Amino acid sequence: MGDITISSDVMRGYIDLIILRVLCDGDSYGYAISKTVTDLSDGRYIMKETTLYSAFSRLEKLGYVRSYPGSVSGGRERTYYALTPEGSQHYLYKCDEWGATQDLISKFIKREDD
Amino acid sequence: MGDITISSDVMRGYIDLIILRVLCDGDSYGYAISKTVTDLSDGRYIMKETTLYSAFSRLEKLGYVRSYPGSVSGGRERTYYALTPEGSQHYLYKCDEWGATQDLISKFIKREDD
DNA sequence: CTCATTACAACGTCAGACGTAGTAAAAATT
DNA sequence: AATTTTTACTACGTCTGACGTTGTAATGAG
Repeated sequence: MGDITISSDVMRGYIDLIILRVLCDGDSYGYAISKTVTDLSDGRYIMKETTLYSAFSRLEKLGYVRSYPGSVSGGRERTYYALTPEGSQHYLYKCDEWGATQDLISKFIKREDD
Repeated sequence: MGDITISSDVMRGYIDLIILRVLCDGDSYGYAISKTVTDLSDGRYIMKETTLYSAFSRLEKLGYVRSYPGSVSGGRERTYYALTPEGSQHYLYKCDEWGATQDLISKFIKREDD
């Protein structure tokens, strides 16, 4: 709907937050998450698959997600990802950080030369 | 005041926005801007000088700012930066993008598994 | 039988943030 | 008078992470 596309440099800071948020609702896998993100953003942001999968491996190294192979009846094997307790913690932290970012940027934009 | 520090990956998307915003209030130079940013963020974000100066050169290449040498009576020579009309335009665009980002991230965080 | 869709993996490139160090002049401190 | 701190940058290198391109493998649709 919106004609404003959000730049990668802006979204860069929120990739992890978005992935962790989706996993809060239950285990998922790459392809599904990329569809979810595209849908929820009304196409204003398309998370590239390479971006997504590299984020998964980064998050797994950090212990925030855990992967396991999922054999679906009919369909190719998928790698599912689950949120760990540390991942939940990190998600909450990221939400707080998002709040702080909103405060900070709003402060910069709104101030009418103090 | 806030104990939450905002990560570089988050701020990465807003460096240009912040610089352009400061220049809206009048010409300025690197050192002054870095102080302004630290002050206004209550120390939650410290823009590194290398980050700032490389942003300046990027913004100048894009035609969003214009630099000129400023000889101050007493004190070392400074390079001042001024906003161009294109820079003003770009600033407004970045504000819209910021609005779109707020909408999108809020949507992700708040949804209670519709 | 071919093509699209699903579901990835393995490269490589490139921008940009940051660490470190160095330079230079003025102001402040000793 | 000599040293340190603050101001005001510049240069160089590293590293993370987003993205482009390509390839692969399986299923389903036409």
